[in-house]
Amino acid sequence: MSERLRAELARVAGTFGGDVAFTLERPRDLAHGDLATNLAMQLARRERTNPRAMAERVVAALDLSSARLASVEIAGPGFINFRLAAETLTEDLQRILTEGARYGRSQSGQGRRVNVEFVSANPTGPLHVGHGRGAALGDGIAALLEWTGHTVTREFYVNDAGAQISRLAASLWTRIQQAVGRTAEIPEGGYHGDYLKEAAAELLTREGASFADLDIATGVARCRTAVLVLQRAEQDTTLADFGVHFDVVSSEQWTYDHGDVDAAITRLRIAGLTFEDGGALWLRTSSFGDDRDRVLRKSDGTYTYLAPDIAYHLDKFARGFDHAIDVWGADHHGYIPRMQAALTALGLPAGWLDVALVQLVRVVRGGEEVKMSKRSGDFVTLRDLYEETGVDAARYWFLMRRGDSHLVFDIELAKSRTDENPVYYVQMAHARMSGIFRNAGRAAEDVTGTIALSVLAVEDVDLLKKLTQFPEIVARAAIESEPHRVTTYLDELARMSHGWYHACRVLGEPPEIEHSRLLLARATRQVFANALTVLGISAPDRM
RNA sequence: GCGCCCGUAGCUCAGCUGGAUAGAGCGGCUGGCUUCUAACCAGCAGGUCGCAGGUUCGAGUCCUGCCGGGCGCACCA
Repeated sequence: MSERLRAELARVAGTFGGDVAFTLERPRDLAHGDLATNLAMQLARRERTNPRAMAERVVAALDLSSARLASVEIAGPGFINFRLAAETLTEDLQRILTEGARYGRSQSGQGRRVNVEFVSANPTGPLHVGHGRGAALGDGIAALLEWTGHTVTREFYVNDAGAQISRLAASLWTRIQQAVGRTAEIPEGGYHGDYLKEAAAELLTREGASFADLDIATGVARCRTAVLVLQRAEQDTTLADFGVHFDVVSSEQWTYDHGDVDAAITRLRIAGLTFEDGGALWLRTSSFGDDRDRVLRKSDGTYTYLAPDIAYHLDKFARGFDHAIDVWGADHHGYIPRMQAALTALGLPAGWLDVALVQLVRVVRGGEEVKMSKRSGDFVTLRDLYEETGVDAARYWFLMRRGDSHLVFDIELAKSRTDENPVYYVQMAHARMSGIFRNAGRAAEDVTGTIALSVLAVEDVDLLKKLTQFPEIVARAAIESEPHRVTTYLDELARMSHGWYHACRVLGEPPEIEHSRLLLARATRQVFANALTVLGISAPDRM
């Protein structure tokens, strides 16, 4: 419908002399009609004439015979407002019911393969709240891409090759020694968290007390392997319980072992993108948008993190993805230019890699800041959080705001006053729709037929119009990698639904009204279910 | 010093590629359950959209400069 109108507007714009950028969108205020265009104002701008007069000329030139419109009017500074004929709404409702759980999906992605890498937490300790936000966001972005016809791979990258893993292994070895009653100190820069005490106890139980008597080199090496397996398993379990699953887990160590790092360096050298200075090997990232060159290989012969990261992204590209999205903590924003510079230098398409930043979460407990330091072990884990608030509430909360805005998560509030949590407001709206059918003694799917808009109230029609926005919301959220657009929509829809529920009684009304409202309730319930499903949040039938 | 993000109601935040009278939740105040869940609804109060310029018919939105907050500017990852 809107496509046909847009085409006609473009045709008229052409007759007024060339293409001009104009919008055709739903006005915020329903009183302004169903669709509005600023075309006349854009034309007037170029022609330097009165916008309202231009609007008169545009309206006169429009051929609207094929567009099913109830009215066209000029308003405000020169907007042209269109009101759709009632049949289009009737058809919209049919479409929601027909498409059911698929309503909101589209094929605009045309099967393009997209890799979404997120969380990718170091295996040096439990996942914290910030990882939870990254998990919710990455999973939401991935789901939105699936809903818009992309083929998505969810990927987790493990930094299992760095010096911090060595320190972690040494720290665990210390805990092992302490566990058998010897005095030992956590090494400089080591990890002090209690989770290593638990790991030490577990390891001793499994391997026997003699494990502590191994020589240091062997002991630390075995601690390294053991702690990696342990941490990864715990992260996976924590994420799975949070409803997040990965298709692929990649390893930094693997890129070394597989020769990918050396191969990447060689490629860069052959391409003339590197130079040596001070015994180190540098990459000329400054020629590709970075503000300085970066070291690839230190003068001691070891690589910086950048080398395996480049190798890893090359591997992703080689695996055939049309597009890659990395979800990074905002504290890594400074690395975006150098990574993109490196990939551009190697000839990857511009824009192949997008980075979605997620601001770190400030955790507050009862108004008091909770320090999150892995070293001191004093921090709130993701599991702590969702076991207190529930998975649904935590996921919804993480997705309520834009990823790059600061987020304050007050655990005390979410814990002690869960009725104030917006997710319940939304889920309640869904439960109420389900309740109507429960009370009617029939399944929502069994209510079929055509809605009779003429017998309904303005609240009914406004609710239906809100429902028809859902596909656009999904499409937009997917394009922008912004799942919060869906939570915002859900909140708006919930408000309208609760208002409708009060204003418009369903059961016991005259048959035609009852039937039409049952259809509307069925469609509303469907849209709630779909929107919550995209975000990985449950849609309960009763609360 | 340089770069990125942010600055909107008392608090936490939305505001769709620049549009019409800037919104929601929480908190505050007034009302509302003999009727499909009051985990709800209706209403009221609360704004110099950080400040100052600029572009535009039109700026919370775009540009410039300041101010404030966060983060980053390693041969750490």
